[in-house]
Amino acid sequence: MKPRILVVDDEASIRNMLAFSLNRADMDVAVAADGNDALDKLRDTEPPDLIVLDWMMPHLDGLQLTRTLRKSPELRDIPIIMLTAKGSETDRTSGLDSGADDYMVKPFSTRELVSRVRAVLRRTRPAASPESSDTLTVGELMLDLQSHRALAGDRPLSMGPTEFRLLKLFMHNPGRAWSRSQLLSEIWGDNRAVEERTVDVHIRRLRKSLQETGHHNYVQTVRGHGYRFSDVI
Amino acid sequence: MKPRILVVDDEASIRNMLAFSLNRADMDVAVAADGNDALDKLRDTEPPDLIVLDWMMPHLDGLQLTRTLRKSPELRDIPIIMLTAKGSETDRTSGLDSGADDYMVKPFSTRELVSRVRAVLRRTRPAASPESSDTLTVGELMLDLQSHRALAGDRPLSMGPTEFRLLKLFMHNPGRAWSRSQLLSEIWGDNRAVEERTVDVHIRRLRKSLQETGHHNYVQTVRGHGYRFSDVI
DNA sequence: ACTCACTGTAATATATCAGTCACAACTATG
DNA sequence: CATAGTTGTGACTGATATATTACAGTGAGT
Repeated sequence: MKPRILVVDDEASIRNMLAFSLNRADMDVAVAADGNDALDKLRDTEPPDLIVLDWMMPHLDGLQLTRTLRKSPELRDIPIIMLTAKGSETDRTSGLDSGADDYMVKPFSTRELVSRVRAVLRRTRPAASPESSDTLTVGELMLDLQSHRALAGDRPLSMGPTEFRLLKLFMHNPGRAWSRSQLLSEIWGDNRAVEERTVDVHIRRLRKSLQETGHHNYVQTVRGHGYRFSDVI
Repeated sequence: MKPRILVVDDEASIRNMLAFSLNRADMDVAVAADGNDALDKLRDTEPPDLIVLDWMMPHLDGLQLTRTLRKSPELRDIPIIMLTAKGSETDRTSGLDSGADDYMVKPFSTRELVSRVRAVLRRTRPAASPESSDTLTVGELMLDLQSHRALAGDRPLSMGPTEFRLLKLFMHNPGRAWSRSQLLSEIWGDNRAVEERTVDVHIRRLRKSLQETGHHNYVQTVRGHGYRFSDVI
């Protein structure tokens, strides 16, 4: 099922650009020229999976619209990506305060936007990436998302943030092999200039953490490709 | 398969730098000095997976070329990364308007470029490598493409990358006989200078791996021709 | 300002692999 | 059963891929 996106911006050129890019990324796009227009569309049609919203607009701006939406029971859960002209700290905080899920500073690349839209959808569409349960288990290892902890049996493991994210990704997809570039994309995000070899180092650090309880062999090298996490040795 | 990149820039030094960096990142690079040159190359050869395009060029600039490409049915889906000298708002918007997938402001680090190229390819190329089914089964052997593993029953087999590719090809076409030169072309690719007898050695290595579980007789010699993979002994 | 944990990179060490060869073993045929 | 043409096998070496370590920069917390 294609994700449905509502783009709200008063500048026609930006609207078109966004619609074009999102369409090419296999999404259904509807557009609105300002906040009131958007509210009309939201009332009349099936609610979208995500809203891309300009901060500065006539009549009803992005911030006001966000607040209105958050009051509506049916619409409050729709994730919002806010577009701000400048990246001033004030804008950023109040934008996120008001309940936007992410924000982007103009000008931005369409690639970046598509990438963020995807990321937010991944987070919010449970089918795509099931963060529904609070714990993940693979073999003797358990990840408690709630307490943000990795446990081997009942013994907590200590590791850095990146290693935790890596382990989380691994445990979400047990047994699957990842290329370094896939890991970079998933953990570090696109358009980050990071060496592929850096992955090796963090793999090493993760292994070191797991070694405390002898589970380092869950992290397996797939020579010529990348890495795999599996309790099948 | 290596991604194929076309670099279009009128400055030879930039062209060389980009070609060098992309080459190092394991990509096949072609270059063109301006838009017309690029169009010629695109007409004459297999279309590339991505184009890195300078904004400012004599004869036919990046923007014009992008628009031309977007009108051609065969070329419109090739992603484009635009290089702009300055990051002025105008340039940025119209560049993306015309349908570029991403853009970079000069000067930029080659590392950043490689990273963005990778990111764009990741988004646009997955269709190109259709690992349609997740597992292949022949007799008692199973190949799990997702985890990049060969299993005999539930026992994982260990083998090198080349042997894995060989086994994958075999299991995609069970029972079919291959000549050495066909195998060379499928596994090693054409334009590689490798002895035919090298195939024998890798067949030997594959057999050795399969011998652990007694499945070495799946790999059969077709005398005077080559080899066959079959569970019918 | 000072720790301290964390990150990314680069340099170095180590492990694994690829390709070639020489020779042994095999097979089909007269 | 001798022979010529194949194929199998093990060993070797340079090439690649990965592991490991050290280091410098960053930033949060004190």
